[in-house]
Amino acid sequence: MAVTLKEVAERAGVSRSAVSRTFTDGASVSDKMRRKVEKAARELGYSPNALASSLTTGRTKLIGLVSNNFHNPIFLEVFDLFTRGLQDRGLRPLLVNLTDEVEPENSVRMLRQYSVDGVVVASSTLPPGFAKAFRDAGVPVVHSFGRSSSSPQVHVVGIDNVECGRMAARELVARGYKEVAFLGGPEAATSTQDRHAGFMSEMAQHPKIGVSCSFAEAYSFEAGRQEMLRLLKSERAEAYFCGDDVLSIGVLSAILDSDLKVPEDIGIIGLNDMEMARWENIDLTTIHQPIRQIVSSSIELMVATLNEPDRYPEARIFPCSVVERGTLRPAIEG
Amino acid sequence: MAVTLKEVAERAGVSRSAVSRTFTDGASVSDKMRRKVEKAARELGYSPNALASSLTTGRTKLIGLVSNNFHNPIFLEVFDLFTRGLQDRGLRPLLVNLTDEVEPENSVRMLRQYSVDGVVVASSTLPPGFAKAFRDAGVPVVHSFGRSSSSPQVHVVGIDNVECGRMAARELVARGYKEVAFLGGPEAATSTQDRHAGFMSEMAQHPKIGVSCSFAEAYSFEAGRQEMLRLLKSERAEAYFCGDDVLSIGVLSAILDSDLKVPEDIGIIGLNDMEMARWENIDLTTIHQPIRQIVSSSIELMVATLNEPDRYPEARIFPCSVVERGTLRPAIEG
DNA sequence: ATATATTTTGCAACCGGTTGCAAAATGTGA
DNA sequence: TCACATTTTGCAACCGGTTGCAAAATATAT
Repeated sequence: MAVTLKEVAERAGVSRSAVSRTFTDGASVSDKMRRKVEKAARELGYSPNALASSLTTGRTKLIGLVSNNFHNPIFLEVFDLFTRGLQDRGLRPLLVNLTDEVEPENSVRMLRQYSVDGVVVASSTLPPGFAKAFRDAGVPVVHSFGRSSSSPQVHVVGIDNVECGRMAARELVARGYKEVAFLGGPEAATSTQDRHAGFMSEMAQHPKIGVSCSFAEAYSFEAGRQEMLRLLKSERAEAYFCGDDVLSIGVLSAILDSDLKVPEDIGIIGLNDMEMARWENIDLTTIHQPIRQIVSSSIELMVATLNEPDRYPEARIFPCSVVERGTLRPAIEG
Repeated sequence: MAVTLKEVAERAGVSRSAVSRTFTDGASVSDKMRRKVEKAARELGYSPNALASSLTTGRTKLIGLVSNNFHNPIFLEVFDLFTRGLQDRGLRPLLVNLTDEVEPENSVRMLRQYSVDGVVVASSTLPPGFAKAFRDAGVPVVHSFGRSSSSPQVHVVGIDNVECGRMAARELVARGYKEVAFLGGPEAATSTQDRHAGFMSEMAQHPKIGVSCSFAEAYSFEAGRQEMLRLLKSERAEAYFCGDDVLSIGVLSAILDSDLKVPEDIGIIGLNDMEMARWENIDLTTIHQPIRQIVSSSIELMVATLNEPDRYPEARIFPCSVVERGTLRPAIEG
C-alpha cells in the first residue's frame, strides 16, 4: 500500500541510501541528487516510515503521556498543553490511562514495547515509586505535578505543596477567621499529605485559632459535596482550605444547599485556579498553580533529557499565589 | 540497552524463529521449546519490540485519536472512555490535538509516518471532509460525533442532531413557552447547523410561537455568557435551546448576573448531559447524548474495520432523550 | 595536465523482528 | 519394526529503513 524507499530509489534511478540521505537532515547529498529524489518522491507520494527508521536510529519520538486523572477538568487543560507542546517539537504523545485495575508494570512493559523515547507522568495522586518504575526500566521520566523529594530519583516539575498549605493557612489567618479547617483530597495522594502538613505547620503558629481536618474520597465534585454535607451536620468551621478547585465547587454546592452563604457564613479557598474557578457563577478564591509553566517546563526538561540521558535528576518548583475572588471575606484592615 | 530476540535465542540455545514463535500466538511450538524460551526470556527480562514486528506484520496497533476539543469538559469524559476502551483491546491511542494553525494534511502525513492502523476523529466541529482526508490516505477511519451524511464516505458514530433540535423544540412547546430561541454554538459546526435546522423545522409547526436565533463563537462558557449578556440587552425569549451544556452554563451565569431567575424568568435546555449538568448547583435540564455507547460503538466499529478494511461505510446513530432537571418550568398539564 | 584533497555515491550489513519452506523430529498404524 | 502422516524446528529472505566504509566523482592546487 504505502510507497517505500526502494520504489522511490528505482524511479529516481539512484541507490536506496541516496533516498534515505535526502530525507535525513545533515546527510551528505548533492543538490542534483536531492532534486532528482525529491521529484520522484513527490510523484509517488512518498513519506518515510518513522517506525522503520526508529529501528536503526533508536529514536521513535514517541512520548508516553501517563495519567490517572480523567475526571478532573483541570487535566483537560493539562492534556491540551502537553499535546500541543509535544507536537510542536515533533514528539508524539502515546496516551496511557492508568486505571486502578491495571498494575503499573503493565504500562511500563507496554511503553517499552513501543520503544517510547521518554515518559511524562502527569499526576499528583500517584506514589513516587510509580515514576521510578519507568526510570528503572531505563526510560527518561519527568514526573509532572509530582512530589519533590529531597533525594529525587526522577525529574519532578510542579509546585511546593507544603508551601501552598502554609499559604492557604496564612490567607485564612489574615482574614481573621478563628475556626478553620483543612478539607483535603484522598489521603493517599502525596499532594494531599503535603498540603495538609503545610497547613498544619502554619496553623501551629496560631494556637488560638481552632483547626480541624478531614479528607474527601477523591478530587471530585461529588466527593467534596458529600464530605461537606457530612461536616455540616456536626462541626462547622468558619473557613475551609479545600483540596482543589473541583472539590471546592462540590463543597460550595453543599453549602448553598444548606441555606448558608459564601463568604458570609463560610469561607472557601481552593487550589489550582482552573478555568472554571473564573466562571462568574463560581468565582472561587483559590491558589493559582501555574500549569502552563509546569507543562512547558516539563516538556523542555524532557527534550533536554532525551539529548542527555544521564542527566542528573532535578526538581523544578514553581511558585503559586492566591487569586482573590469571591469566596473568602475581605482581609481585616491594619 | 533493551534485550533482543537474538540474545534470548542464544541463551536458550535455539533459533531466533523459535523465540519469535513462542511470542506469537497461534504459532507452532512444542511445550518443551516454549518452556526453554520462556525461561531464558524471563531471566533476561525480554519483551518483544512491537515496532519491529509491525514492520513485517503490517500492524502497529496504534490508533490515531484526533480531536480539536480540548476546552469542552465533556471531552475529558470522551478521552477517558476512548483510552480505556482502546487499551482494553490492546490498541494504543496516539493523541493528536488539531489546532487551527495546523493544516489537516500535516496530521494525515504524521499519522501515516507512524503507520497507525486506524484513526478515530472525535469531534463535531470539523468539516466532514476532514475525516475523508484520512480515508483517502487509505487508513480506516471512524468519525465519532460526526454528521451522518446520506452518502457517507467514512464510518460515522453519533447522534441525529436534527432530531435533537426537534426534540428540544417539542420540549419547549410542551411547556407552553410562547417565545423561544435557539442559541447555537459556532455556526460553522455541522452539529450547530443540524440542531438549528431541526429546531426550526419543528417550530415551523407552531406558527403562533415566536422564534429567534443566534450563535455563540464557540462551545464554551465564555462564549455562551457573552452571547447571553448581549441578548439580554435587547430582545429576550422565554426559553432557550443552547448549543451544548457548557454553553448553557455560561448562559445561566449571564442570566443570574442580570438578577433574573431560572426557570421562573427564563428557561434553558442544553445538550450533552455532561457530568457537570448533574451538579446540584447547576442542575441543568438537557438532552442526554449517550457518549458511553457512542465511544464503545466507535471502538467496536474500528476493530471490525481493522479486520475488514473494505467494509462498507456505515452510520450508527444513537437516540437521545431529555433529562429533566431544574432549568425549564414544568410541562403544562393535559 | 597531473597529483591530491574533498565530496558524493553505492554496497552491504544491520536494526529487531516474521514467515514460507524444507529438513528434522515425533507420532501413528500395521 | 518400517512406512507414512504430522508436528516442530531452523534456514534464509524479507519488512523499510540507516550507516560505515571504500570507490567514484568532483573540486582544488600546482
